[in-house]
Amino acid sequence: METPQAIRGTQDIFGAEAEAFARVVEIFERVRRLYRFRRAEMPVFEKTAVFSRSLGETTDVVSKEMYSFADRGGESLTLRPEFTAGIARAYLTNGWQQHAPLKLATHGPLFRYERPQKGRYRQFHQIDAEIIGAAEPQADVELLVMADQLLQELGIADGVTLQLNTLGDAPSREAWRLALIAYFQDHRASLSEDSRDRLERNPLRILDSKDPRDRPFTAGAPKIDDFLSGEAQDFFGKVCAGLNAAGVKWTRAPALVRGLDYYRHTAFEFVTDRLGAQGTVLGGGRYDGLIETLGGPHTPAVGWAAGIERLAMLVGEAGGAIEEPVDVVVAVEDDALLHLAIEAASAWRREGISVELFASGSPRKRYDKAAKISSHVLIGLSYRDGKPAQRWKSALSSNELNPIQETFRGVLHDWILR
RNA sequence: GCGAUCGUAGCUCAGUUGGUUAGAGCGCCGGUUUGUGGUACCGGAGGUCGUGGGUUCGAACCCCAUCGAUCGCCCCA
Repeated sequence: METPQAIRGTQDIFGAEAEAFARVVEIFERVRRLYRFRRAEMPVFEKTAVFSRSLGETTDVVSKEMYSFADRGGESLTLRPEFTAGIARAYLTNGWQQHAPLKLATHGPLFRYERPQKGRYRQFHQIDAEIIGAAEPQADVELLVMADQLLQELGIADGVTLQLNTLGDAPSREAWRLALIAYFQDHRASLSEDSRDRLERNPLRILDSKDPRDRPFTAGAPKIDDFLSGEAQDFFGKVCAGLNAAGVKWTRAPALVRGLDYYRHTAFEFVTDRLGAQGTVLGGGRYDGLIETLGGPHTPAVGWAAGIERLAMLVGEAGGAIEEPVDVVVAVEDDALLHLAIEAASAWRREGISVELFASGSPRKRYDKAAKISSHVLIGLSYRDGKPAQRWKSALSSNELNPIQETFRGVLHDWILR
């Protein structure tokens, strides 16, 4: 019988990696409460239109990366490739407007049909924070400060920098876009194939092209700053000032644009050079127009998402995923003692002490396994040759017990004398 | 969608001018030794060399295809 393989781009994680993953989620949950973001859960699939309308038909995500399928009723559904669109839909469908401005946090799996590589999977996981119904720059600032604190608390802030940009309001962004198209059109013949293609689909992205053939032209390209309305400038200024007030370090990244069509005004990424090609660890921005594209009223909103796998990799590197030490290990050397061992282990666990119990394999192996996972405390009961272990008897009488053993001196004593 | 590298025991890998029963370390199982114990020694199980074709007297090794992994392009978290 042949064992089926796991789906490409999915992962089974275990041990230190799984611990790092859990740690990211735990710390996110704690930080999110500090900023009073409310927990939300959305379905992992939606009608396809939820994503295709909000993300932009020409984006890569919509045009070639979605897991879409027809259900048994013939409806086109899609496994969520990101959180924001589904949250916006939930906001409208459930009348969450009554809570506006609404601060929401969630986390879970997302799906994108992409070529897997370091830090990129077909099923991946994100933590996500959004503020819906807040037009003021303060909302952007709060979200960014929270992101910064999260990275600090994960112990990975060193080597991760905040890149900040503004795309302006809708008219600013559109004027800039047209100017970029006109500019790059003049140099079309000299551009890379990828960038010629981007000229049609997403001209803003030519700015951060890695192809050396594009570099000579990006420097002289029109700058967003020249197209910003007074309002847009003012907005961005307040975001920057707020970050400075909070003591969050950032750098201006005029070429930073985001791949999804819905972004306006603030756009940002926390990037690192420690994850190979997938340097963005957390990214987001303002999406004032999104909710309208889903048929809702004009609703300003900001948000970000971060890849849990990417964060976990950095946490692992920083040595932050060490498994909890075991307080007590019981190596039962005789089946006759098993019930005593179970009784004691249960009692200790109820008191919040972590206990591992080894009761299989040869006495020798049980002991070796126990010794491996705890260098502090070890309780072995030896009935070798029908006699209780002399070792423990002498330990009890010679005051060589460590503090935890000392706590259970009575129990130990009973065990050994029985 | 494109490119590069790779795929031998549970894990990490060795194994070419293609040649008889494919190896090591770790892990696992059994045993001996060791009386504060993660030691040392002895023994054992475990592989249709990713899969399918092809070349050859003969393929883990050469060729093609396919699946998968890794890294990069693209894209993004």
